[in-house]
Amino acid sequence: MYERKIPLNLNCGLDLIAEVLYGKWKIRLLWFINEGYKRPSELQRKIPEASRRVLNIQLKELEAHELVSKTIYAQVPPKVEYNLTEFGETLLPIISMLGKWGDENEERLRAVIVKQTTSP
Amino acid sequence: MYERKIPLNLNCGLDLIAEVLYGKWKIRLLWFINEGYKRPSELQRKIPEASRRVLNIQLKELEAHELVSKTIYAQVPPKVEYNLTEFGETLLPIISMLGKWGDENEERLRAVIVKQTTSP
DNA sequence: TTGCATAGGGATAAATTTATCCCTATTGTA
DNA sequence: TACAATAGGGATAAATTTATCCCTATGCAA
Repeated sequence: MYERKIPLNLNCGLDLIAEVLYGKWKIRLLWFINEGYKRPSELQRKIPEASRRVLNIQLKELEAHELVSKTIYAQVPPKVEYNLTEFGETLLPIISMLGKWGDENEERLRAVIVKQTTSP
Repeated sequence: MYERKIPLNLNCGLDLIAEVLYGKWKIRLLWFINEGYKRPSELQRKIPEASRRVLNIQLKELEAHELVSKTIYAQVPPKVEYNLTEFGETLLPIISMLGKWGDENEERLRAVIVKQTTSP
């Protein structure tokens, strides 16, 4: 794993939650797992823009942070399932709120984001 | 400014909010501005781990995304003030919720984060 | 027998974000 | 006169995160 050179600072609640939720796909992974897409291959199909590799890595981090649990079924072809832990479930209202804010302000957000990206 | 090579994908609300809130210091900037630390130098003092440079850059992005407004006073030495826009204020409940979750789970989060960082 | 589905990881390159360092300008103070 | 405070930005290096490519293994279906 990558060895950090600049120490993390974990001063407040915002630092702490950032540490477990930062990661391009983590929030989406939590959300889809909650919606019932529990197997890596299902998640990969739900998030085709992400490579299988990153999803694996981020799932592993979510697991290390105890937000999801992993079950490996001893069968062939292999079967693995992720589930939210109780701890992970406590994030659902937050994720839902984030998504809702984004959806409610979709038009405006698209406008300002595009303007910034394509400004002269 | 940096010219993006991989196109953004802005499919859902989660993508949209991520686009404006990602950035190591953005959430904190919004929070402190709301608490009354409106001048760049004040913000810098509140967030000493960040360099002045990054704060400027992230403030600029927040402004471009219409979450904060900037007022320049024509005086010397220069005085600048940032304020949340009405739009920016709608993020406060979300930020508050994020911080609260982090605070409430502080102990557990520190444990899992440290474990992951220092694992054998 | 070739190919697909399953799941996972190593090695390395590329993209993106932050960090550092330096320079501009003005007024007041030691 | 030298330095601090104010605000801001260019250039470049470093850190960090993602993307790509390749390899392992097994059993089933065409």
